[in-house]
Amino acid sequence: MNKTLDLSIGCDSCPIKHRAVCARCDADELETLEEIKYYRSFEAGQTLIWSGDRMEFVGSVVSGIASLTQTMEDGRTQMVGLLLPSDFVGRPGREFASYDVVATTDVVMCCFRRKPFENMMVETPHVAQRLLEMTLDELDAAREWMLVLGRKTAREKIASLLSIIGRRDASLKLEGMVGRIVFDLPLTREAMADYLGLTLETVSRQMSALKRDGVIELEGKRHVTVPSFERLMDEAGDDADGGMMA
Amino acid sequence: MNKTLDLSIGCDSCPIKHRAVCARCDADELETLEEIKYYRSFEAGQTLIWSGDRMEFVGSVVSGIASLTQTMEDGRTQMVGLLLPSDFVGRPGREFASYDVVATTDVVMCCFRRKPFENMMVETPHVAQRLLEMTLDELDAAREWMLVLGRKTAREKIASLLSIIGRRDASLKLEGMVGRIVFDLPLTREAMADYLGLTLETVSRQMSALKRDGVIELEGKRHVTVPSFERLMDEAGDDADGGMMA
DNA sequence: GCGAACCCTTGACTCAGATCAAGTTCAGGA
DNA sequence: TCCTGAACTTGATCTGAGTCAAGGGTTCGC
Repeated sequence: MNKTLDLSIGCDSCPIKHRAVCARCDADELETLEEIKYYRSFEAGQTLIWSGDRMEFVGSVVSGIASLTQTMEDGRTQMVGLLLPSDFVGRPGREFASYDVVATTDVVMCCFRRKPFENMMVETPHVAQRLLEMTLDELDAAREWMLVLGRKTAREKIASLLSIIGRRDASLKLEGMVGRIVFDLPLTREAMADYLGLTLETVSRQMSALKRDGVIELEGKRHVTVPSFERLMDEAGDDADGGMMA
Repeated sequence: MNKTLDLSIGCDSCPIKHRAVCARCDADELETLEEIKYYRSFEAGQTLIWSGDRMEFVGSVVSGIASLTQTMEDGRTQMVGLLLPSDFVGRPGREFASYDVVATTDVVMCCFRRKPFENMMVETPHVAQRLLEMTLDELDAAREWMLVLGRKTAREKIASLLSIIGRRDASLKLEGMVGRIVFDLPLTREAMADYLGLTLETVSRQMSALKRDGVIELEGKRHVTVPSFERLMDEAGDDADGGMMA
């Protein structure tokens, strides 16, 4: 794990797709970041950040899955973002967290102290530029998800989620997104339900239905094989070209 | 209507809350913007921009209401953003539109040719900073709305929408957000349904129910009086402090 | 090996919101 | 003034997903 990858900072040749910032391999900046960098580990189920907390750090996920969630007083919860390795956490310029950040699996975060990170940002416009770009991507993803939550059936919701996770997972290994893909679901049925605005029973039933209908194959509860990605996209109600979640 | 307000650009004393950019009253920038500025009018129902179109301009809504919508092949549509006067349209750095922009009422837009606007942005870091801030606000609003779409009942959804529109409308006139507020709904029942992930019949029924229960008063179909904003917030399922839609 | 704690599945029943089908209201035009 | 059409309301019925309940499979610690 070299420095570039480790920091989730990289130039275009970086193997991680969603970089926190693109420092264009500028050595000075990397050194500056080294000084304010530290790691933290979290256990599955732990809340990394509570909504309303003062943010001490920004950073990116090194390994594991975290999620942004909102909870109503009566306990209804909605996941509003999924944080996979290399995803960025935190809002430069915002002192307080807007959402709970929860570790869905064990998580290792690469953190930067917020204040110095923000200072660096102000001095390096292309970093601010990159952050704007990332934020726009997140916004597109959020809006794409609004269609899923507002208008899709339970079956379509499940297929949409599987296609996102499958695409994301597979894109690290494969070129193109056609034919057969295989991946492990990093979410419990309950977490899937919270993301999709469903109950865990409905998620379970629809997973069984997709299996019965040959859209997916399941080995154990988490290991998923999609024989035809096109078929899955079709079940998700998306156009074949697949504009889902950047 | 002075230049500052007209452009939806302003310093902190600007009466419009959601400014396109904060030029800090810098005269040079205002002049630059004047040169690339033009107005366009659109009729209710007209699509300003089709998803996938090349964006010729960015700009802000001067009057009227527009909406960002997504449509599935079978016609199901979901509104993913509401554009009220002074809201910004367009993504600097993105050449193609991701969503349809539809005029919900007659709309006047104040447009800036995209390329020169982007050039100006690159040269003026604080404008880029302001755009990042705006985008983060939009992202928060989108995520807030994901909770509404995923977890709220029809009645709560309607109350949430009314509280957003009421807050927005009233905030231009009042200090604080307590007690009685009065406003005109700028949306048809169908547009409300598309925003809330409901059918127009359900919207109509729930509006009637809220009226019957004294949460709102209706004069005609669009003129709404909310006797107690706190009560409305309560119906929306939000905490009294009201973190809804920035 | 056994119990406990999770995570997941499945069945039976319920219900909120969708669908289908009439009406009503109201503004604008002939 | 009446006609027309768009926007809206209301009723009857249906249905997809929620709720409640029971049970299976794994993993972990004792």
